[in-house]
Amino acid sequence: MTINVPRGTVDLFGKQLQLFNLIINTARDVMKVYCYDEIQTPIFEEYRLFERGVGETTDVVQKEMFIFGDDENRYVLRPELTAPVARFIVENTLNKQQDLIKLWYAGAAFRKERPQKGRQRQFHQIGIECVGADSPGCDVEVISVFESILQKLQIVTYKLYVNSIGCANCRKDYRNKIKEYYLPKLNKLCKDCNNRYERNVFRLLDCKVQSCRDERTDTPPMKSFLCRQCADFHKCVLDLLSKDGVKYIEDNFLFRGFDYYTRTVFEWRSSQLGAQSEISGGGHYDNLLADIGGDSLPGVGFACGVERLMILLENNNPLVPQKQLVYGIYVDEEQKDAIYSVISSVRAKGIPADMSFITKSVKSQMRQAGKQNAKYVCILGKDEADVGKIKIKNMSTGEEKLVEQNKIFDFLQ
RNA sequence: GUGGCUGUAGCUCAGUUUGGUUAGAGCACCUGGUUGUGGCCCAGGUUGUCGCGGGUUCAAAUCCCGUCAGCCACCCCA
Repeated sequence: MTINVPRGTVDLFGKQLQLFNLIINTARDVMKVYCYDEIQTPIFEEYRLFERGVGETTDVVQKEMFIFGDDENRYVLRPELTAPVARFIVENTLNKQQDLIKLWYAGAAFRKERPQKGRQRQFHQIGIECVGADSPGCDVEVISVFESILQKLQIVTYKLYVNSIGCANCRKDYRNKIKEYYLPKLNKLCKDCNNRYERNVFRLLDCKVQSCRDERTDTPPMKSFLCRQCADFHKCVLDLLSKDGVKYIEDNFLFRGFDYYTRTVFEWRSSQLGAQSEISGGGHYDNLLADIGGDSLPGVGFACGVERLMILLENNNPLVPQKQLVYGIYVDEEQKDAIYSVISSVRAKGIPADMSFITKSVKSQMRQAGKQNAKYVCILGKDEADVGKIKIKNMSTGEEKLVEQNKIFDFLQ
């Protein structure tokens, strides 16, 4: 019987883990420059947080959450991190201590879905939330932060899509208009779109089925339904983006799956990811804080998928620096303890050192040293031990030196 | 939740169409070629419940049924 990793999860190890850490560390550097504070919230939360925050009709809340506990205490593994961060802000009334709250996070999220490329049941998000200012500048800053991360990671194969979905008021008018527009076309639309018509009309605007896209051609865009404030706000966001040199594509049919978004929404997509083309996404939210019981504060944020960034980066060959490793080799069993002492003293100096504890020929120990990409090997045999010396070999030049055992550090650099 | 594809050595896979001795290859690993010297080369060697369970058959990796797992895709999202 073998025990496997749970479905949709992976063990991170070796190169993959290096890549993972590279991404987190890069993000951390960028956050520092943009003056965001790191926050870590628990990996599980009360069920109600997501029911209220993300929305009880969303797919994520309806069918993708890992729920546990009992009727009195229902918990879920967090499916996203915006609602938990909002909860943190509300619970600690951070807005009473400062005007603008700028937080970033990196952590695992969980969704009970069928795994596929770029989609896991446990995945990791890096994200930020900027809460407290009703300014288009915040939306633009949030977008800039992720642009900056992409730049630092030298990722260029992506596109940024931006839209405004307005406030609750303008969206209500638009919803009616869309329903009216699609009503006579329902029999021409796919099964999913017929579903969407009832549950969330806007989603049928970005259906991938070609026949549905064909029916979309004359659809009035959201843009024409934005109220004065929302329209001004959106124009200001787009102007600032251009001034900031951020390249974006206006996508009037971009809508997102969480209920909390209002006004600005955005997504970064790459064609190199497989079907799950979204690298990162986010938007503005005016009602989330109030919805979960806090003061009415606007916010904006993004969340990116670390695993999706990893897919984009794993074709690049990261530079593997030559290892600063000293490998100890004993010729006979009698020198085993002595070479261990040598290794220990090297380690004590902070230099990586290793040896084989399995008695093998010098040849196989040399092979092991080569495999571990050692820079130097220290060879100790009877000949050397008798005169209190040790042989040091430089593995890249092949040069060998016989040196006093207490002077080896003069030769290891 | 739905659909398609794939499960054979540690890894990548061939062999399945058309059932037939002892299931192969490359890589990796180990040993040797050098009394105590890596990479390259050469010689040799180790490794398999052919995913699992059942059925058909003289005979099953191969055909049939079931089941599990993985991948990819739909929905939705990171």
